Parts: sequence; structure tokens; C-alpha cells
Amino acid sequence: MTVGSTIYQTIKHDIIFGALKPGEKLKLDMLKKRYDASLSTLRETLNRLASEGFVDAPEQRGFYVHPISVDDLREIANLRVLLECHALDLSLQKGDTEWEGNLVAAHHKLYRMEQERLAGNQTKTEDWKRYDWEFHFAMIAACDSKNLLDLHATIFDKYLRYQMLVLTYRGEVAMREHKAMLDSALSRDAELTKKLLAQHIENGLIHCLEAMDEQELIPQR
Amino acid sequence: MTVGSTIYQTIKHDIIFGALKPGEKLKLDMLKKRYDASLSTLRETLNRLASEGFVDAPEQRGFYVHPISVDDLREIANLRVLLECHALDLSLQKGDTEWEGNLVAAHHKLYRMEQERLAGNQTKTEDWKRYDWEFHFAMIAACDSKNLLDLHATIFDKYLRYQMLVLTYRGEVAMREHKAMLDSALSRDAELTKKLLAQHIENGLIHCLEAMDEQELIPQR
DNA sequence: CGCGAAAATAATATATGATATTCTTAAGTG
DNA sequence: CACTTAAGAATATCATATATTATTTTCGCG
Repeated sequence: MTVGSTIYQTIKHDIIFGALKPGEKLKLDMLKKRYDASLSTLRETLNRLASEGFVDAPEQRGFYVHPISVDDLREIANLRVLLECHALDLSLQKGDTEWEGNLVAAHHKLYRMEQERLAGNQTKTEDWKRYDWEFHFAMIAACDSKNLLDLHATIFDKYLRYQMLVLTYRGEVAMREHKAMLDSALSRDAELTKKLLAQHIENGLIHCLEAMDEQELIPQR
Repeated sequence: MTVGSTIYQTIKHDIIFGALKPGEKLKLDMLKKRYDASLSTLRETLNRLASEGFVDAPEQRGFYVHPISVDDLREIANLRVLLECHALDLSLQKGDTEWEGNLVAAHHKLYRMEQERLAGNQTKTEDWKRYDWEFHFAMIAACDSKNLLDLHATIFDKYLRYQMLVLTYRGEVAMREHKAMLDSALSRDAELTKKLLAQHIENGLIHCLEAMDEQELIPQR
């Protein structure tokens, strides 16, 4: 599936990065023009996205971008803490030197990007977020559970959509948090690293909730 | 979607209950005859099942029932412990009297079925498994997180497939475990109930692994 | 006789058009 | 103004066609 998987990635990307807005109706005709694909391919894609929860598909009424809400964000943040901390625990037990190397590399790239943003360069948001993902993934990569990594990846993307929605930068704070996690992970202190990670995610949540409040993007349910 | 959702449920059911075997190639032509649906509808269904992990869809090579392996089972059991215990914790905090009533009812129905099986009636396996699901669901139903319940439901179904594969009955033991969980849940002892639940799932895992070993269904990866 | 290249076959991925059903909206009626 | 009804729009499903890609078979060569 080269057309199919391309369309899938593109639409998913557009939902996460807000080109397709929360709650928006996804009319098949519109999508056909916009993404230049056939009906069958589009419907396959939308069904996949529906089963992942990025799209709603009420019977007989087409497709909608999954709406946002404060409760949904809270649930997702909690799940991310649960899954990522658990995976982290396993990863710290099992990770070898190869894993350490990848982690250091991922952190370095993220660090460079964070420096740049701190210096005022607010472009390359997508690259920055990709490095953020790669760092968090590198941390848990050695957990040795494909099922867990898959669930986590989906939840991470859902969390990311909310971050992109408010698009605020926690700057130096998040940067310090990443560094602290790297250090404690390399010293294999599972309890500390998990605590730092949970705080990292919860701080992001609070930041996000405040920004949603300010920007008045506040549907509760 | 009445045709689509029907086909979806049917195929998913056939995978879980083994009518479609692990690793089996799902040729579209065969499915078309077997389920009497059009190609497009089938492909939509298969894409959904692929994104849930019941079906594999390697690019350009069609669809396969997701294979089984000892490692996969271990991962799934671990994830079920993680998700279900977490949801249980929340549910015990938030559940009201209505929730208690539903839980007691669900347990009673499961208990009746377990009695029947103990007395030698090994029919109605699907009903029994449904009551098992309904009891476990009733326990965590008050967790108030749709995202969590959705993830759990999928993992539960994947675990169920392995149980159906070996089709062994833990009889009186599982029955006592269910009763113990009910009691400690009603007394709102979260730590104890979580401990019992984790043991319940892990005992099921061990039982399943042994049966897989005996029946020589033992692909490792 | 077996191994690998090339041809034949099968299956998939994608697109298009057609139809029945269902949803939504607008119009009309009491 | 509420409520029913009719018109229009959109969806769900199906059948069919085609290009591309996998798989299998055939065949020639070592």
C-alpha cells in the first residue's frame, strides 16, 4: 500500500497538527479533492483512524475529526503516564549499551533543538516535536514489548495533538526535565526516572490546560 | 454501517474464537464468499482489525490473522494487569451504589455459569466468556475514562483469544478468585483487590502457557 | 538432477461509476 | 410555531476494471 499508507500518514498528520480541526466533518467529497485519492482508499484510511480514535465514525453519518475536551486530555495524559512509566521501568531493566548510546544521541539532538528555540528560533516546530518523540521513545525502546510500544505511540500522538493545539513552549523548564531524566536513566535509577517522567508529563498537562483556558478552547466533555 | 459493523464483529469474533486460525492468510476472494460482502467493505473491516492488531497487513501482500507466540501472550497479560489494575483503582474510588449493584449482578451471572460448568456442563463457552468479560468490565466500569476502557477492551480480547485457543478451565480456583475480588471490591480495599486481580490474570497466564506447551502451540516469537 | 532466471498466473491496491439507503434541510400544512 | 412531508445531499455498499506487485511454475543451463 503505497498510496494508502501515504494518505494515512498525511491525514493523521493533519489531524495532529491541526490542519483538520477537532470536530470537523470529513466529507468524502472534500477529502477526495484535497488528498487526490479514491473513495475506497479514503474509506480504508478513515476506518483505520477511527479505530485508533483520531476519527469518529457514527453509523451512517460519515466521519468527523475526534473532538477535543478537557476530560479527554486528562485521560490521555494519565494514560501516557501509566504506559510510559511502565515501559520505562522495563526499559531501564533491559537496556544495554547500544540502548544507552541511542538515548544519548536522541537527547543530544533534542537538546540542540531546544537551545535553538530558546535562542528565539521558533520555526521547525515539527522537527522539534519529532526530536521530543524520539527522545521519549529512546527511553522506553528497550522495554521489549511491541504491544506496549504500539499503545504508547498512539497515546503519545493524541497527547501531541493537544500540545500542538495550544502551541506553547515550556522552554528552559522542559529542557532541564529532559536532562534530568537522561541522567537518572543512565544511572538506572528507575524510581527517580519514573517520578521525573510523571512530573514532566503532568507539568505539560497543566501548561496545556492553562493555555486551553486562556485561548478559550474549553469544551468539557 | 449495518453491513460493515456486522462483518467487523463477525470476523473479529472468528479470529478470537479460532474459526480463523493464527497466521492464516485472509484472501479477499475467500472472505468475499465466506462473509458475503463486497471487496470495499471487507477491506475497510480488515484495515480496522489491522489497526487494532488482530490482523497483520504487510504492504502489498494482503492480510493475515495475527500470529500467536509465547512472547505476545506474555506482553498482553502484562498489559492487561497494568491497564485493568489501574482502571480498578480509579473505579473503586469513584464507583457509586449503582456501580455496586451492577457489579453484584455481573458476578451473580458469572457465578451461575461457573457452577454449571463445574457440574459438568461444558457447553455455552461463549456465554461463559461473555459473563467473565461482563464481570471484569463491571469492576472497572466506574473508572470514568473512555480512553482507558477502550484500550482495556482490546487487550482483553487479545488475551481472550489465547484462552480460547487452549480452552482449558481453571474451575473452582478461578471461581474463588472472582468471589474474592468481588468482596474486596465492595469493601473498597483497592490494594487487596488489585493484588487479587493481578494474581488472577497471572494464574490464567501460567495456565495458558502450560496448556500451550502441552498442546505444542509454542512459537516463541 | 538441482538451481536460478524468466514467464505465467494469482492476488492485491486503487480507481470509477452505479444504486439503495439514510441524513439533513427546506418547504408546506394545520 | 410545532410537526409532517418532500427534496436534496451524503453515505454505505456493491460491481467492475486496471495496473502493479507477489507467487508459482516452467524451462534452460550448469
